[in-house]
Amino acid sequence: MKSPSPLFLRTIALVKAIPKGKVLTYGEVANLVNSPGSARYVSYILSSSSKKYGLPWHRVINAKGEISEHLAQQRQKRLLVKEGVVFDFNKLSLDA
DNA sequence: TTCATGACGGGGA
DNA sequence: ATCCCCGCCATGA
Repeated sequence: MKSPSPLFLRTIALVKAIPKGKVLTYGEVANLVNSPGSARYVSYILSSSSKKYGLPWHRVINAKGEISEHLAQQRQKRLLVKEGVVFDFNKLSLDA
């Protein structure tokens, strides 16, 4: 991007400041940068700019306290489950 | 400008 | 309690 938005920069700075041993949720990050409701934007920033800015992206998790899957993965898993395919965590169960 | 996409979240079924 | 759907904000084609 040519000129990063203030919100983008604030988000980068905040995430970068998360200390070791602490985690925040996407929603909390959004609130802390005064942009409540843009949790999805936070995830977008992490996925697109973590490398460039050396962000501790692993310290940001979802509100359920879990590791987030990409939407495509969530959709695919849901579709397969609906068709009766059995999952063991994130991999197919080997036995019928 | 509209349209689709994304490491999300809350509220209804 | 879990699951699904839809709204949310910003971005890029």
